[in-house]
Order: sequence, then structure tokens, then C-alpha cells
Amino acid sequence: MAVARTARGRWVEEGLRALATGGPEAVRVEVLAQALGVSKGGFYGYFTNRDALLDEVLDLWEREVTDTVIEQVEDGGGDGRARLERLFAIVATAGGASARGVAADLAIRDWARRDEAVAARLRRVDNRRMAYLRSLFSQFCEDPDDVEVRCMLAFSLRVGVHLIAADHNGRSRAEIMALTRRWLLR
Amino acid sequence: MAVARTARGRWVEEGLRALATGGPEAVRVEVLAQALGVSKGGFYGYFTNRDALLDEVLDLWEREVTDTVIEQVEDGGGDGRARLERLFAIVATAGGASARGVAADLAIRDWARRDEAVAARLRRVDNRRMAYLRSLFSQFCEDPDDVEVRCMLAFSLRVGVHLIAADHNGRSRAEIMALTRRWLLR
DNA sequence: CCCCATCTGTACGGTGCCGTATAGATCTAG
DNA sequence: CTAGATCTATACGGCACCGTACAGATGGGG
Repeated sequence: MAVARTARGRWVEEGLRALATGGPEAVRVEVLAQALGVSKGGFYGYFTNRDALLDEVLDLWEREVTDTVIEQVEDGGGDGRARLERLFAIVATAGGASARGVAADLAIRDWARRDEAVAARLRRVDNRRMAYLRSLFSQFCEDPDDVEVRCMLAFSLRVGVHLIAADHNGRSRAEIMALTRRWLLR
Repeated sequence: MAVARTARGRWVEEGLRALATGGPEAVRVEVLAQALGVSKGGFYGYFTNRDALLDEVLDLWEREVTDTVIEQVEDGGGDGRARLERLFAIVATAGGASARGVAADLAIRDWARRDEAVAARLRRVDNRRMAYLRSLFSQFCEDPDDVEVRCMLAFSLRVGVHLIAADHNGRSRAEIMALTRRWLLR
């Protein structure tokens, strides 16, 4: 995530950070102001109100999330399986720069359950992701039903891994994830 | 969910309802009071504060969620596959009485991302569910790795289906879910 | 019938936040 | 340097909510 040059952009970025870690309720003007080391006075020069900020936070998320990962995978080349493996690897490194991205993703999914406008945005993003996933699985799966099943499972796994708290009979989550990814690619 | 007889129980139930639909932030004493047609005066006779209520809401959820479904599945008998099919069917009927159960489940998963105490409860519940799932898959899968993979996929699918907004190339979500369940049982 | 325990309603102060108003600071052009 | 424009800080009123205090109602034993 590029550091915003403008003061306005800094508000939006800080908003996304707050959304990722605390959900939409945590995006408060006065709290963001303090985090930015600024008073809230200027905020209403840039945004008409808190909702306008939330809208732009979602804009930023939508822009960031759709393109970044897909480009990263495509740049490496290779066939469908190779690209899927790379995609899985990128998603698996949740400890790195994409950690906040994942958190924002989860926060927004939960938010979309209560807000139709957010749900509409999520639908756009998910459809783009799903289409990309479909294009990769299609390269080595004949049956379109099979493709769709694998897409749904892969996508669910990506969400579920961060939301499911169960252990695995002594094995580590990472091991199970590796086994599962292999299963989805067979 | 049995209707609570006691006033105290009514607070907890209403709290769970609020949690399910609006997340933990939506569980407010004064709002619940209005929903119950009562003033908030009495609340502090039953609970020391709002956090104590949230704790009991989680207790209620933990009790309800672990036993109800498993019993329902076990009562029908049959082998592992039959029981899994019944389990899937029960979970799929999200429109019925379990709709609030699913919503609470999702709200608590999101909440657990920010609250370690909630995460610990979720771990208990998820481990129980995962253990049950494991016992069923084990009945027709030799390889324990295979069992673990199917459990993780089935569990992720159950969470993901409510959180993923993508369409399916013209097919309905219900169709894809049916196909996916068959895939997991093969 | 009355007394005490228990429950419920109303009133209050405190806090964290929103959005507005306004005054000061800073920066740019002439 | 000065005048206007632009950004920032502070102060304010309002609201929703928490938790406390207390006063009235209610309802079984003596």
C-alpha cells in the first residue's frame, strides 16, 4: 500500500487500517485524527462526514485488492497449476504486507452482512476474483462443474483459514493447508 | 432456542439476537431494554455491567451450538456418509430456525479476531465440531491426512458460503453447494 | 393487614463521539 | 510586505450510551 502524499489520502489510509483491525465501528473521526497526530478540525474540509470517508476507504480497498494480487500472479507466467500454486503461496504469506489486506477483507465481509451497499461492492470484487480463479482451474479441468466446485472450495478455504479456530489432531494448520492445496490441484 | 422464562434469561437471549444481527457493538443495554419493552433500570440488578452480559451471551451460544446440531444428526442413525449428508442438509437450511444461529456464528468469528477471550471460546467450539466432523469422515476415509483435508474443506465451505458474494457462471449457489458436498463425500 | 425483599422506572452525571463555527496560522501572488 | 486563500486548532452543542442512585410498585410470609 503506497503511502499517501496528500493529507486527504492519509485520512483514507488510516481509515482502512482502522477498518481492518477494528471493523467499521472503529473508524472514528476523532480517533483517526489522534492516530494521524492531527486534530479533527481539518477532516470536514476534505469529507462531508464520516460516511463519506467510509465510502472512500472502500474505494481504496476495492482498487487495491482486485489488481495487486492478480498482477503478481500473472507476472510469474507458467500454466494454470503453476499460477494457482503461486496464488496460494501469496495468500498463505499472511504475515507480510498483505496481513492488513486480509484483515480488511474479513472486516468487509462481516460488514457486508449488514450493509447492502458494502455487499454490492463485495460482490463486484468477489466476482472478479472468482472469474480469475475459474480461468486458472479451467486450464486443467474439463468439466465446468468441477471447475466451479474447486473455485468455491479454494475461495472458502482462503476465507475459512483465518476464521476457523480448530486444531488438527496434532498437525499444524500450515501442514493441513499444504495438503489441502495439493488436493485442490489434483 | 427455548424462550427464557426468567427476566434475566430474556436479557441474555435478546443480547444473542443483537449480537447475531449487529455484532458485539450492537449489544447495548439501553437498546436491549427497549427491545424487551423494559427500562434499563433492572439490568444492573442481574448483571454487573455490559461485559458480564456479553459473557453470558457467549455462554448461551456455546451451550446451544455444540450440542443441538450434533444430537440432531446422531438421532437419525446411518453410516458416516449418511450422517454427513444429514449434517450438510441441516446446515444448508439457513432460512429456518438456525438462521440466527449462523449469523451469531459469523458475528462471533469476526469478534474473535479482536478479542482473545472470544477466540478461546471459539477454539473450544470449533475443536468440538472438528472432532465430530473427523469422526464421520474417518468412517470412510483410510488416510488421516485425507480426513483432515476434507474436514478443513467442509468447515471452510460452511463458513465461506455465507461470506462469499460471488456468482457462479449462471448456476445458482445452491447447485454449486450440492455439487461441492458430493465432491467432499466421494 | 402490613412489612420486608425483590423487581422496575426515572433521573442524573460522565464519556466518547459527531458535526459546526470560528479564530488563528501558513502559504502564495502581486 | 501585504492581502487573500487555504489549512489547522480549539471550542461548542448535541446525542447515544454507560453505570449509579433512588423512589415507587409488587408480591409473598408473618
